[in-house]
Amino acid sequence: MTPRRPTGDELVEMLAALANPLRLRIVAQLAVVGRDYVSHLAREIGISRPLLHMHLQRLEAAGLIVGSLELSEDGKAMKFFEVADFDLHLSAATLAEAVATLTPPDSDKGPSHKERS
Amino acid sequence: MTPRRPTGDELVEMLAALANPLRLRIVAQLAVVGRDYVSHLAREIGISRPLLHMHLQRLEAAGLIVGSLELSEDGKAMKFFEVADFDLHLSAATLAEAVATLTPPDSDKGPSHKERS
DNA sequence: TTCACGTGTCAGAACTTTCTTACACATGAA
DNA sequence: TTCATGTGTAAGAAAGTTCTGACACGTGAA
Repeated sequence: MTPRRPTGDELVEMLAALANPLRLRIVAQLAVVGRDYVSHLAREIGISRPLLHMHLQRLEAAGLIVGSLELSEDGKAMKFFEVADFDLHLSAATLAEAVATLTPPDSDKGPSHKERS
Repeated sequence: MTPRRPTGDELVEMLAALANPLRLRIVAQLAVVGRDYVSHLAREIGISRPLLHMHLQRLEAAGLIVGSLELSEDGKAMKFFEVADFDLHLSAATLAEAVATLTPPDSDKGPSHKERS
């Protein structure tokens, strides 16, 4: 089944995660090959491992990919990633809906909790 | 009719334009009220006019809204904006397709290299 | 021990985005 | 003229993103 519709904030995070050519490539690559581990994927795409690590984190935080740390036969820890099941529909109407669940614009002038000491 | 499917680069630009709560609000507001001019929209949303101007530019460049400069009855130049007709479908499969039309990663050196698994 | 492979993280440079404040120009009405 | 309305742009601060080049840790094999 398809996952539930994201909140406005979640949608922004997903869009931000996808709004980058490198991350789009990463998702596409995982979509094609099914799953892969970090070092190999970095070689495949042609970027440094720390850089890929950063992008994978962003994609995973947005819920677009999922990772799992596994042990290979020769005892190495390997982190595999695959694409999550997502399906976003973006039109003026759906965006208007999502905006309704967006965190209100920063108004820390108002009386809220204990902000500072 | 629905507009043609964007290239990878265009898609990235559209996603980047939407990946911002303020711009999402702008699109939503225009979707609801139909059309509006810059100064009024700024008051409506509660941000400065120069700031709105910048966001509108970004949205228009991405093809998500369209603007037209008109003359009011009392002779003032007024720039009206409305949402464009867009309808994006984002899933692992459609993203993989879009990536195929993405500008190749910056390779001002050696030519492409056969990748191996 | 050393090497080849895997994992992760940190610091800083370079760049981009976001936002404010200030300026310039136009019009019609008082 | 001055005020209130509309348009646009530019400079610079602040914050965020992207990327490289170390570093630290693990394993199994030579």
